[in-house]
Amino acid sequence: MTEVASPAAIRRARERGEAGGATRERNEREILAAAEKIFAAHGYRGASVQAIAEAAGLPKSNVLYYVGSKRGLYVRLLERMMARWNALLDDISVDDDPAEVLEAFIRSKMALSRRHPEGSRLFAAEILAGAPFLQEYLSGELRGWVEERARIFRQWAERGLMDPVEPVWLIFLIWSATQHYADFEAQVLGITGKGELSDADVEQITAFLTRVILKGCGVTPREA
Amino acid sequence: MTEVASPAAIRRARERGEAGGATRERNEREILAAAEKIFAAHGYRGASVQAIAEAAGLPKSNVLYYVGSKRGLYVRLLERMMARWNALLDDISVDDDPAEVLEAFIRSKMALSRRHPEGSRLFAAEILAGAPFLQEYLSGELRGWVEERARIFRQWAERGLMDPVEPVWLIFLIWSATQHYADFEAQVLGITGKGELSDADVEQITAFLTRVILKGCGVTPREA
DNA sequence: AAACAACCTGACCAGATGGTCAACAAGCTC
DNA sequence: GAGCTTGTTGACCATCTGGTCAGGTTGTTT
Repeated sequence: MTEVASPAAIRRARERGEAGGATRERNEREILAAAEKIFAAHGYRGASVQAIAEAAGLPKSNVLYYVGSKRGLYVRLLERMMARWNALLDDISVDDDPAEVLEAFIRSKMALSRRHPEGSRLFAAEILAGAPFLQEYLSGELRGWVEERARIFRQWAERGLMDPVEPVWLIFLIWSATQHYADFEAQVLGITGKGELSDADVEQITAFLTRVILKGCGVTPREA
Repeated sequence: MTEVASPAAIRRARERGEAGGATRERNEREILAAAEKIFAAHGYRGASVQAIAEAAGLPKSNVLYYVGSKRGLYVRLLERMMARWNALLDDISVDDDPAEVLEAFIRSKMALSRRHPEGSRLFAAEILAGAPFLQEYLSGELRGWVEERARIFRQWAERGLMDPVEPVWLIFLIWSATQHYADFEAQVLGITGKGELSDADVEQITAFLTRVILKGCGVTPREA
């Protein structure tokens, strides 16, 4: 039984928690970045391992040597993106200031869309396809998170800190408005005529969204 | 006598004695509907003529007989969607009531997303892919339309009818918020736990968006 | 330098891809 | 029913698909 480089060997290595060689790390990073771009643009079916390999500057066989399979690569990217997402979902409490929380929410979501546009689009493509890989996450973890926030939003409304709007629609509004600048980047750039959005543009948009949404929900920034 | 899964639709048509042009019309309609669904879910690359044919209940050859090529079919669908889009872009003037115009804008866009969710997702997939077929439309026709509206919004702001927000971001906000319920339907359903959004749900969402956005922009409905 | 693991890749495979085509069936007009 | 248009479809083609594999090179450890 020859123990040549094989998926099994890789799995063993990873399970052993070996601080992967520098080569492996570099190549995997390259492959993940390339794959995120291709999957984001063409969806799971539309992406080809060949195209990913070319974008990563490697032969197809080499890509498969590292990632095992197209499906595994896709799942891994999805998980990475969900991890980024979860990272910014800090807890809030009824005693927090609604204005602060909502602004932080908008800002962090906007930053995520900006820092990882390909990841955002990857997520969008997955949802467009009917969320075949994420159904569980959506109706489980994420749903719980939304309900938790919704409860707090309702309490704020009861205390007169904001209008009694349906919190779930509010969360969707913030998600969609921020996600838009990653997912529909091509449209945004085409219409504005810009080659790309500058930091200043993004700051302006963030300020606009914060202003409109907070005011629209009757949330007034706390006085100093 | 073909014994293979003969499309029920065609047999029905034949039995009813529907003639010539009617057959073409019926089959094309069936094909376009099936193709819209498949392209919407998997994007241009990810969609296969085979899958479209199966969804339409026809042999692949027959589909190609009617539509010529995959590319042609895709372009045709895109054009049909742009036509629907253009149909609701009526002109507005500075003398119109901002509240009425914005509400009508939100409502009609929401209705479009609801009436043609597959078309909306098809559009989204095209933009995700970098808008290879729509670049011209975006930076031409659509851009002009946005600028025209923007001019009027600014005039309203000057007249004190609304806050001086950047009109382009406002338009994007409305687009994204409404588009969301078509494009991210799988997410919305997963999180809300519903099987589908009822008319009442949609009405509630529309009312929410209208309320928040109008208030957020300092637009007050005109007094009677 | 020997041994061994990690890394690399061209050749190959079965199946799917978009598209063509020849042959035939069904309808319509005269 | 002849003649023509339209509709229908299985067989076929070159190319691409995800994935395997044998056999090689490189790097590290002893």
